[in-house]
Amino acid sequence: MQEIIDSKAYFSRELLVWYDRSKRDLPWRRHRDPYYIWVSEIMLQQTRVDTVIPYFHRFIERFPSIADLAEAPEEDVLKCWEGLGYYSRARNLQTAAQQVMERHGGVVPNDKEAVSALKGVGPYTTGAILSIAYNQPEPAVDGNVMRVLSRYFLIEEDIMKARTRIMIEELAAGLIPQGRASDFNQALMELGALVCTPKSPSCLTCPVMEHCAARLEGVVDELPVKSKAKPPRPEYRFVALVEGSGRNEGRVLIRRRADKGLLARMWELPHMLANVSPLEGAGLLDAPAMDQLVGELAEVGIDVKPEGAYMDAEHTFSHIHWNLRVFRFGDVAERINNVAESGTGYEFGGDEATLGGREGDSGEYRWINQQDMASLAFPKVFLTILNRYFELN
DNA sequence: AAGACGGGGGT
DNA sequence: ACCCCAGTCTT
Repeated sequence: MQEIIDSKAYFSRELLVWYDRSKRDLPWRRHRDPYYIWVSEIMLQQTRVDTVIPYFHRFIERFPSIADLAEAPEEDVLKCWEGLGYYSRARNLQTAAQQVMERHGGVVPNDKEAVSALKGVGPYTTGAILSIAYNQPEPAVDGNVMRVLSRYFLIEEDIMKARTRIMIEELAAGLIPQGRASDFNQALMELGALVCTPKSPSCLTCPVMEHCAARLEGVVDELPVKSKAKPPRPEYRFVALVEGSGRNEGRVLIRRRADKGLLARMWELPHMLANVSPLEGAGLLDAPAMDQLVGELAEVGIDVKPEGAYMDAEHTFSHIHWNLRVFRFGDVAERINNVAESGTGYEFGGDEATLGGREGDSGEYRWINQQDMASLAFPKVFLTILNRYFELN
């Protein structure tokens, strides 16, 4: 028993010594502004530090205060998040900024109930904000912390289980040295990121290697225990690259995705799920799906003529693997800006048309050139396709 | 408890 | 090719 107590005190003490000497100079560590801490923690969810840094700089420059973020057009927030992924983080962050304006006078709250009530702020981020920004002795348990502690204390429970996270939170809370919650929690994550890494950890340079149970037992590589995620299911999709004619010469047709679900409210090229039997191999030959895609465009007033395959693209989400075959289409009879049928669900205005939501999209369409992309948020795979197209044409 | 939800980097 | 990442929300 005494051994465990000593081992804990040793861990906390040596970890802080190491952190004071080795901590990285990160943008959000240069201020104690709770808003900066909050933004960085949301961006860092499931995302590496190196990826986040440029996004953090742009975001803070564009939205310097909580009030700026709360009042901004959602489109601007999404555009600032473009390429970072998990876009509900961006929309939730803006919603939470509005909550902070309304409920807390524009100041990030410093009590657990109020912080965790903010949209997009779960157990980890609550602890991170309270400890890092306000130095409160709350645990902030992320993947790094679970890995470090499961090794040091030889915890063999599956870290994917909620029960395990709660147990580790209680353990982590008991390790926080008096008055050093901010540094200690960051030190724990820093160790996981720099030394106690998932693959080939640097045990020989680890500040707490002497009492690391996994190292002493020779099972560092077996921990943490983590159940495997299911592989993403494949999907085959036809994508329409519709080239405008007449007043839309040089432009391409895009649509906006639905308010909820995958890539919510982002812009994309129109596409349609194809039914491909596994026996057909790569067979992207689903004629009915192609007809559906053409039919859907006809419904928003765009008659198109296929002009052949343009390129293939792939994109992997956590749960879906997209195989995209992009086809060029000519726009043969542009009705979209010339005809307005009232009472049919269509609304026309400028270069936009709306058809009340089919599966997956908002029914909102636009013709754009490459310059227009600067203000519209696209998922990575469509950014790649569109940029390639505009560069070559 | 399980699935949805992006994208990049490391091995 | 597979694993992982400074997780949260919905069902």
